[in-house]
Amino acid sequence: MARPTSEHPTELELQILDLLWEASPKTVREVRDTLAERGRDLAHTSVITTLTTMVDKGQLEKLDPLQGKAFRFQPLLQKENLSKSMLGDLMDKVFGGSREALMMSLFDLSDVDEDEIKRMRKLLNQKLKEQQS
Amino acid sequence: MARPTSEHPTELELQILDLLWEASPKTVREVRDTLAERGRDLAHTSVITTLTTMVDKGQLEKLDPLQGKAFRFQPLLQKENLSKSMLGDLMDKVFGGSREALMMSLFDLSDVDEDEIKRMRKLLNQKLKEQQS
DNA sequence: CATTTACTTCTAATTAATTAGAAATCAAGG
DNA sequence: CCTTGATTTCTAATTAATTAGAAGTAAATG
Repeated sequence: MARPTSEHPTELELQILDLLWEASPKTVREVRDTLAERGRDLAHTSVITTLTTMVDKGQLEKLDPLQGKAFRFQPLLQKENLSKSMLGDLMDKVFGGSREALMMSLFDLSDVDEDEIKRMRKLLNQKLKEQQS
Repeated sequence: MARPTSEHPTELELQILDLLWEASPKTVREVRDTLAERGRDLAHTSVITTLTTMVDKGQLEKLDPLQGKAFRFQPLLQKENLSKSMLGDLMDKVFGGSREALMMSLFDLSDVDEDEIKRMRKLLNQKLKEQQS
């Protein structure tokens, strides 16, 4: 009855993807330890459960053990694709699909210094050139 | 045991806030009808339940009936504040807190035309002026 | 005033996310 | 070979989001 809120990875899934994007594949223990280093101290079995649902969802791939019996996991999603998709989602849901509205809000987020604005303008000018070719 | 995934309004809550930002206060029936117009056809009681939890969360205010016994609801959150907060959250979680990384991804989202880039550049230049004063 | 209609309150079912214990299994070391 | 330790599998509890029915209550209408 309850409809899913979003297609996107949850908070914990995102944390796991993040650490696997930095280095993968990783065993359950390695994932658990890295998570703990980052302040999320879960039981070993909790990590297994999460990893397994992520495999079921197609977010991760489960690789056979090299030695011993510890499976290894690696991401199937690409970081860039996911961030793009999540950003697009937010743009649609919260900014009425307007890229410019989103950009304006981006400035209000925190102080921007001159240099950053200039770097952004440079970026914009590059885009403009690409567009015109 | 399960920790909350986010502080932010859920999908449905956001839809409701949106329609109330456009016009409020609204009665349950009015909220229900607007939701239905937008493709989300819920039972009257489902809308009540949701509105009530939103009041509990401090997202909405429940106003006494003017005539009859239909309560009216209006947002306590401001659209701009919420979008800003959600954008900041995404920036932190998905773009490592980098505004520029986010902006680059923003361009990859869909085709940008020349005019839009120019409008954005104008915006940037305005920001730059504000910054320098 | 009595009945119908609208609205609310109370209760609860379903699904997903998060968490973890108990038990089974398999590898490795003595 | 047998025990110990690491790892997995199975099961399940909790919380939140989403949905809605049943019953109660108050307003409105003839």
